[in-house]
Amino acid sequence: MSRQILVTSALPYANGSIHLGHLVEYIQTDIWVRFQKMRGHDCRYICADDTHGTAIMLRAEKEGITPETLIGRVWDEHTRDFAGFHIGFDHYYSTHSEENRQLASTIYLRLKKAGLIEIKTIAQLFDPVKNLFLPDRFIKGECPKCGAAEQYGDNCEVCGATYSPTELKNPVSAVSGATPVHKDSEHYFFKLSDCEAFLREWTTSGSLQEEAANKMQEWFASGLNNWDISRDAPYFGFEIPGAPGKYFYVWLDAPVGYMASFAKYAADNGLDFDAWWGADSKAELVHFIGKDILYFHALFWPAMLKYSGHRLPTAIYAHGFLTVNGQKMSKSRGTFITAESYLDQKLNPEWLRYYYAAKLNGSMEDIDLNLDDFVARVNSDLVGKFINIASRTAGFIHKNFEGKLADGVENIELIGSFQTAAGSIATHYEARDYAKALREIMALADRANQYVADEKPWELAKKPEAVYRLHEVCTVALNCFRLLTLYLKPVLPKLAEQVEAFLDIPPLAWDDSQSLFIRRRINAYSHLMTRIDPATIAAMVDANKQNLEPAPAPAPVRHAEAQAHAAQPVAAAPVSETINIDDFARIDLRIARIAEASHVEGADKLLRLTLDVGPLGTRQVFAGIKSAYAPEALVGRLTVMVANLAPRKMKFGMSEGMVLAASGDAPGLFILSPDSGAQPGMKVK
RNA sequence: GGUGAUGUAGCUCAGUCGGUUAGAGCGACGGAUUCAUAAUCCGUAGGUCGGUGGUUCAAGUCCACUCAUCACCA
Repeated sequence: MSRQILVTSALPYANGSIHLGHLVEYIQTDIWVRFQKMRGHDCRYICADDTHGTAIMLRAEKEGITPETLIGRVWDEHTRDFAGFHIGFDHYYSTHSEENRQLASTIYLRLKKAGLIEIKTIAQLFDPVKNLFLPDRFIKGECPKCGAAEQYGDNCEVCGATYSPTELKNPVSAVSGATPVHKDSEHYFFKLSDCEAFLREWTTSGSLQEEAANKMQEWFASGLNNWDISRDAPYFGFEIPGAPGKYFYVWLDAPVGYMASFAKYAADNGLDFDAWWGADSKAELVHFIGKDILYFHALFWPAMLKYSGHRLPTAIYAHGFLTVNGQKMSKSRGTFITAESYLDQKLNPEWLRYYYAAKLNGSMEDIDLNLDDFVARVNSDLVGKFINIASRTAGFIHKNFEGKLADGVENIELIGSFQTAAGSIATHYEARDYAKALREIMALADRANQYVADEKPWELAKKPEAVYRLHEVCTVALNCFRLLTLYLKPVLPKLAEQVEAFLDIPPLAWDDSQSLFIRRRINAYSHLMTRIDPATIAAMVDANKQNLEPAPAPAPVRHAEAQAHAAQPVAAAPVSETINIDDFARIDLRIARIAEASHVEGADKLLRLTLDVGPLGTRQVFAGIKSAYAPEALVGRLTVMVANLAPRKMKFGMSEGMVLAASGDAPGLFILSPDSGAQPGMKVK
C-alpha cells in the first residue's frame, strides 16, 4: 500500500556555509527519502533556507548589502553544495517568501484567537548607538558567577553558569562597542504553559525517539515557560499583524517554512495543500533534525500546529552531532570542513554518503568522522568488495559471450539468499539503522567474492568444455552485483545510475530485487569508482586551515615569498654517507605541538618555541626559522622534533631539542607537518 | 552545579530477555591466488567489556558508587 510521506530536514541558517556537520542530516534524510521512493511511496522532500533574524541583518549591513541580497547569494551557495552531495530535494525554498508571511500570520492569528498569546513588558539590553535591542550572543561582559571576561550574554564558557544578559557585569555591545542600557519593551508571548497537558500526551505518543521523549520529561519537570515570539524593529523578518514595529522571532517563522516551502511546491505541482497539512490529513509528516533543536520541534512546533488547526508531525527523528577524528570540529585543526572544500578537492560525494550511512543508526548519539577510517572503509567496502565483483567478472561476459548473459542459471541458491535479504535490509532502512543495513549488504558482497573465488572463472575460461559453466558463474556474480547495487541505491544514487547504464537496465526499484537478471546484453565494463587517495584528504584539511584561520598579516606575505622561491627546481645535493637502521634508530624523532612561539630579543634568526610532546612534557627549543614564519602562525601546529638531542645552552637559554625544516639553495624554509591523526609524543620512525 | 547519554580488540562499531569459550569489518601477521585500476580467498594473533563494590547458580548486560568524554539546562 502506497504511503504519502512529507519529509523535511531542518532549515540551514542563511548566515554561513554548509559544512560536513550539516551534511549528516541532509544525507541521512536523503537516503531515507530515496529509499521510500524506491519502495513506490509518494514521498516529497521539502526544505528551505532560514533567513531571518538579527544576525542576518547585521551581517548584511557589515557587507554593505541588503539582507535580501545576502540571503539570495547564500541560497545559491547552499543549493549548489546540496546538489553537489546529491541531496534530492523536491523543493528548496526560503523563509523569506510571501507564502511564509501569510502562513506565519495565519498561525499567529489563530493562536491569538485561541487565547494563547499574551503581551508583557520586559526589560532588555539595548544598544543606544545602533538603536537596537541586543540578542544574547551580541552582548559580552564578565560572568556574574566567576568573573571571567569576554563571556556571552547567555552562559559562561569558563564556569558553565547560565544567566540572563542583564546579569552580566560590565556588559558591552558586540555590535557597536557601546555600553548597553536597560530598556523596557512590550513583548508577545506564546503561552506554552497552557499547552502542557497536550504536550505531555503528545510527546509520549510514539512520535519521538525514546531518548528524546525522556529528554522531554526533564523539561516538563522543570516547568514550561511561555515563549517570547516577538522582536522589536529593526529586525529582518515579518511584522506581526496588528502590532506595528514588532516582528516575529526567527524561530517562529522558521518551522512554518516547512509549510511555506510545501505550499509553493504544491501550487507549482497541482497538489492539495490541505490534504497534507490539514488537521485530518492522512499523509505522514516526518521531520529530521539535530538533537540541539529538539526543544523547538517537539514542544513549540506541535503546539503551534495543534492550536492553529493543523495536523501534527508523525515523527521527529533527531540525530547527534558530528565529530572529526574524535573531537569537535575545529577551525585550527582544519577539521571544520566545508561542503565546498570537500567538492573542490574532487572528493567523491558518495564516499561521504557511504561513510555516514555506515555510522548512522537512528539514535541521537554523535557520530565520528575518523579520516583514516573513512579512507580505509570506503576503499575496502566499496571498491575492494562491491565494485570488484563486476570488475572481475564482466570481462568474461564480453570476451566469451559477446556481452550477453546466460539464458538461465541452474543453481540459484546464492541469488536466492540475496533476494531474501531484501526484507530485512528494508526494515533497517525504514528504521534509519543504515549501519545495520550496510553491514548486511557488505556481508552479501563478501559471499559473492567467495563464490567467485570458489568457482575460479579464470580457470574455467581456459577449458573449452567448461564454457557453459563459465557463462553461468559470471551471470550469477553479476546478478549478485545488480542486487547489491539495488540495496545500496539509496546511499549511492549516482553510482547506481552508472551501473544501470552499464547493465543497460531501467532504474532499479525495490521490487526488482525479486527478479532474475538473465538473457540480457550488458555494456562493456569501465571502472565505476576509484579509491580515495589519503593525500587528497590531507589537502582538504590543509585547505580548511588556510581558509578559516585569520592568519596575521605579516606571516602570509613572507611565507608566500618563500613559496614562490620553492617553485624553482631543487639543486642536486649529493646524498650523505650510507648508514644502517641502527644508526637511524638512535635518533628519537617525535611529533610535537607548538604550544607557544615568540620572538627572541636580540636574535636575528631565532624563534623561541615551547613544544608540547605529549607524555614527554614540554620542551623549550630555539629554532632558526624566524625568516620564514611569524610566531603567531606557528602556534597550534604539529611538527617533528629531535627529542634526544643533547640540550645546549644558548645565549638566550637552554634549547632542549631541535625542530626539523627543509631548505634548499634558494631562500625559504619549511617546517614539517605530520598527516592528520598524529598526536604529540608519537615516535617518528 | 543539575539532568541525560556514552565508554567493548590498534581503528570503527555490533552484542536481543542476564545464560556455553564476548563478535564483525578494517588494520597487523602467515599462507593461497592472479579474473579484477594490489582487488580477492583461507588462516593466525589481538579483550581484566573504563574502575570499584554489590545482586545472582550465572553479569559486557541489573543495582550503587566512581573516573573520563559529550550534550542539554529554554
